[in-house]
Amino acid sequence: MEILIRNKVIEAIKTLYGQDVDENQVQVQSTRKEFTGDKTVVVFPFLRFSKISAEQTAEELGNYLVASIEIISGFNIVKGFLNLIFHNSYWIKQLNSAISEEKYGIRSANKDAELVMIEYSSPNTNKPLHLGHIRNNLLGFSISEIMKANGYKVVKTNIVNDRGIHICKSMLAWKQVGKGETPQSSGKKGDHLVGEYYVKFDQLYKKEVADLVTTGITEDQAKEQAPILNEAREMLRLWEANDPATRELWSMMNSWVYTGFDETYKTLGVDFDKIYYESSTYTVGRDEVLRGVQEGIFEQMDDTSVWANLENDGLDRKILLRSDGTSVYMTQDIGTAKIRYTDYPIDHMIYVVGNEQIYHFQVLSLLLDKLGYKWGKDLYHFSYGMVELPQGRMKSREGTVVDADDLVAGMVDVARKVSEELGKLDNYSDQEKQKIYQMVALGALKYFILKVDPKKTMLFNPEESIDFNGNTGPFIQYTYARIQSVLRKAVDAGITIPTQVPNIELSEKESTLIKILSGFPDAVKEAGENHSPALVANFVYDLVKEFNQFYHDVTIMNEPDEEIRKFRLLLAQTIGSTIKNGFSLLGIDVPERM
RNA sequence: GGCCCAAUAGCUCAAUUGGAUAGAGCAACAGCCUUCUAAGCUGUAGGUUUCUGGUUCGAUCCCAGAUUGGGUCACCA
Repeated sequence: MEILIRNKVIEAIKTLYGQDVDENQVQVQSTRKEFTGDKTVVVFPFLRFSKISAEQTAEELGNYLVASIEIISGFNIVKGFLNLIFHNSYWIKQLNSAISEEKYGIRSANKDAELVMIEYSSPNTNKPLHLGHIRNNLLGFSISEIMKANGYKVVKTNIVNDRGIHICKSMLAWKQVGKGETPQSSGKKGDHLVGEYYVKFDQLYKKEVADLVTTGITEDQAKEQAPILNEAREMLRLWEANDPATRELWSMMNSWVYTGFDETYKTLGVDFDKIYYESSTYTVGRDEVLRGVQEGIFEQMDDTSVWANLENDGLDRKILLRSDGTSVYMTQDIGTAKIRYTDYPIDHMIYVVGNEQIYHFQVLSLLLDKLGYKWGKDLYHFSYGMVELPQGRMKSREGTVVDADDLVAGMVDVARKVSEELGKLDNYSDQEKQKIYQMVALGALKYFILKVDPKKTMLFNPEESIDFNGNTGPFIQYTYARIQSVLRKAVDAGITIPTQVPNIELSEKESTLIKILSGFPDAVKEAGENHSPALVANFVYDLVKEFNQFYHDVTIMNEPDEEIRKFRLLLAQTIGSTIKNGFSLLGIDVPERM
């Protein structure tokens, strides 16, 4: 429709003023809701052609468009804005076509669709997931759903950072002071248990450093010489050398962590199509780095450490292999990338990783390019902002980290309290209630995080629990539940809801609702292009806000005119399914009752 | 210090990518349940869009500089 108007405007300028306008100069946008009209043409850019006032130009343009486009019934002019008004029948037609689609606004992939691989989550196996990981997981999952809805094939992947010096630290602490504690013996969740030993290592290390400083050396020297750190380094060396005892300890502790992670992922409702483990990709990366040395792409120092010199590319020198031969983070990322591209015919690779790693991905992209991979430059780092607390960044050492499992449990608790106070679920079984509490709690958490522009730093205040009123997930879930309630009443009354509506007169609210509804496909498309779940969240909120006013002002079931009653039922049903589809792109479920 | 990013109502966030009178929610205040679910709806109040210049018909948006905050520059990940 916008394209039709745009073309007609170009035609009109040509006919009226004998000038050619560039397509980009013609701006057709939805009319803001304070003004009457459906689409608005901005006429300012045409003034240099018409050489008359903005109002007059708009007048002439408006007359031309009314005469040449059947759907346009009239227009009004405010300053340089030409507001076009459509016939009712146009909006009825929009609604009918929305209904006729199986999943309105959602495309599905065909055989030739491009394949997008999306990496997200990527946890370290030395500590449990926290709030930062939650943003990552929710964004990664939602972007995957949005890309699918835009017709791409999607492979969701996870690279588990299961090896490295940090993993050895929790292993070493457990070995020294753990006394054989296991998840079974302690009743602790596996990832939490291992996390405690990671913290323990830091305490032991700090104590050793403090003791060494009293012997008269500097703090920097002490940090370098602390025995426990050297033991951790030695453990990493042994691990890379396949020492059986080290490997056995590693397998055991990692398995505890995986059991814990699986539980958290399941609660969050996220999943993966393919999981890679750093422990099995880093050797491929190491081989690539060594090939790079042979081909003169990287340089090896006298102490055998390997470096990439990126100074000619405006970056610094980067280490790729330590002098003891062990690998770093970058090494394995090179290997993982190579393996992925041989495993899948990837057209687009998206890394969902925080913006603190922008530099890392610049370097990775460049290194892969230097190693001769043509896709190296095409890696897309989807860099999202941090989650901050009122005191600033989360710091594990200061104990300010918001644990993922605790947060969700707390939310479920709040959901239960709110629900019990309202007492709407008193007739339901405990099991049904629990399911709804869970759904509402996660709806609140997910919406809270996903409605914010992913690129921006966001703030989370643990003191104030996440709201359930206003612009929130539960508000939208509630509206969905209300719609389902009306639809159930219709079924009880023996009304069959039609699948198409005839050409009836629409109230202003009704045409506004259809207008918003008809923007859903565009919202999905834009969310895909911008990798932004927030655009979907904002769309659903606008729709729901408008619907609640309609619901409040107008009766559906008590409407005397049967045709209008059925129309409203169909409208409500379509809005309900769009809420559901929209929320599914955010990974949020909607309840039939709440 | 070099490079990168951000700054919008008391607080948390929007603003159709340069358009109209900058919008929501929370918090505050005043209303609305005998009516399809009040987790709702209506109203009041709240702004020099950090500051100074520039670009143009028009700037929260683009450019330059400043201020403030954050990130990053490891033989950490």
